[in-house]
Amino acid sequence: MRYCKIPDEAVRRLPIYLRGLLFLSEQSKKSISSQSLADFLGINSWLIRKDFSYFGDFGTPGVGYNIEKLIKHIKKILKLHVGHKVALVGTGNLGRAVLAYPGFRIYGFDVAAAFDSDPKKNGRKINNVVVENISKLGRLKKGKIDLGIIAVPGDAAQEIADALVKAGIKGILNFSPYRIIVPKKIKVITIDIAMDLARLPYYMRSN
Amino acid sequence: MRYCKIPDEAVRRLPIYLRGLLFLSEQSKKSISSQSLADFLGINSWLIRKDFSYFGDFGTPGVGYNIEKLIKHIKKILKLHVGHKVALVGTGNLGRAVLAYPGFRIYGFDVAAAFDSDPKKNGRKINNVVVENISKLGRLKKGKIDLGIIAVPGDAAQEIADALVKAGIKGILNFSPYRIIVPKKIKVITIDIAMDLARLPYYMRSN
DNA sequence: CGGTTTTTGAGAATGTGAGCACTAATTTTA
DNA sequence: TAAAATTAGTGCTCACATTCTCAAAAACCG
Repeated sequence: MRYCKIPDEAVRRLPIYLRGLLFLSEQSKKSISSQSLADFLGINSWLIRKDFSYFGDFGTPGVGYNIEKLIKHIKKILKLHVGHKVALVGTGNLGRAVLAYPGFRIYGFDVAAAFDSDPKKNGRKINNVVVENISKLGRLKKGKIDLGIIAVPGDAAQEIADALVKAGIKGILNFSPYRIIVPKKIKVITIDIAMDLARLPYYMRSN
Repeated sequence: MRYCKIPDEAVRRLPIYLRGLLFLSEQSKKSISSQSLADFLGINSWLIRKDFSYFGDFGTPGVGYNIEKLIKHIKKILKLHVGHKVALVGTGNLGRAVLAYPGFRIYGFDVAAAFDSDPKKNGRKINNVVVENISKLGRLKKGKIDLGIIAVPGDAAQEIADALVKAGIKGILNFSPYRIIVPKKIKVITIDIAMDLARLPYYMRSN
């Protein structure tokens, strides 16, 4: 099974593993068995072993997995071994939430620029990031920023996406509920809060 | 294929269809073919037909699907035919973003209560919702609130979840990156922004 | 040093969803 | 009224993901 393509579903789980492993690493743990990690994360142990086996032998039978080694490898697969700079577009409630969110750091993300169309917000400093006018998006190229987050209200999303692509961004996290069309090279992940909430009642038991 | 269990993946797509159909309905369209809807949403037409066929015959060959009828049915399946009241816990940046988010309305959600542990915020009014102290969570039962959104920083999530369950909530949307353990009856959907961002670089082309 | 325990890794079996092609039904057009 | 065009519905196949099982490997213990 070694050296074959990693299934998409497994890639989706890698950040979960990474978060858990980073936590354990902070606790100065050196190694962990798939069973212990499974209990810790609430995932089946054989799923963890299978996922890890997609990218090589890392475990030692009788001992478990070397945490540091595994962290390094997962980071490399997810291309998180180098830090990534992120540009935020839209500094409304959601945008400010993104700027203040501490969770990006453990994955090596740095929200390094923020843009807003409202001239009144230009120059304002939020969480040590100066808000620039949206027309300055072209400047990104100099800053080695390769990811963009769209947090603008609805219908401006496509326009912003076009600008981000033009500025050389390689991936976009889109919080707007609108479909965004970009060149095939660019990966877009859309998070629509309302849509996720909308699936919740379906699973609710009435009793 | 009629009357069988709807696959989870199809359920996940229903809110997408619903959004599109509601939009078309506002444009006073009466019916639409699977092909047109597919083009509009950026999804394959046979996937749409297959998904719709899981819950009965709604289309007319040669014409397409009756939009209003379909909306009604999808809403019923997702249990959105009745409005749902939602309680928000945590009124930090993310919480305020949730309160201000206009996208919930089309699915019939109403964020009717907000709670925060910080006494300084009690009584404050955000988007016409009065922030109450977190100790008042028990009151929810009277308000027919059946969904909860957790938007508190990290480690308090489990505690809040317990309180929500105790207050009779049936489903939880969790924005914290921590695992939450609840009775099996309760459905939890977790959105971890950082984790979604973390899988973005994997798909990036370096050229 | 040999047996026991722990734990990985991989193969097999099962289940699920996506993609495709074809059929049948309805409307439109000639 | 008949033929053509449009479009839904469904059966089939393939790929993928999950689950289970088991043998091999390493460590531990007596």
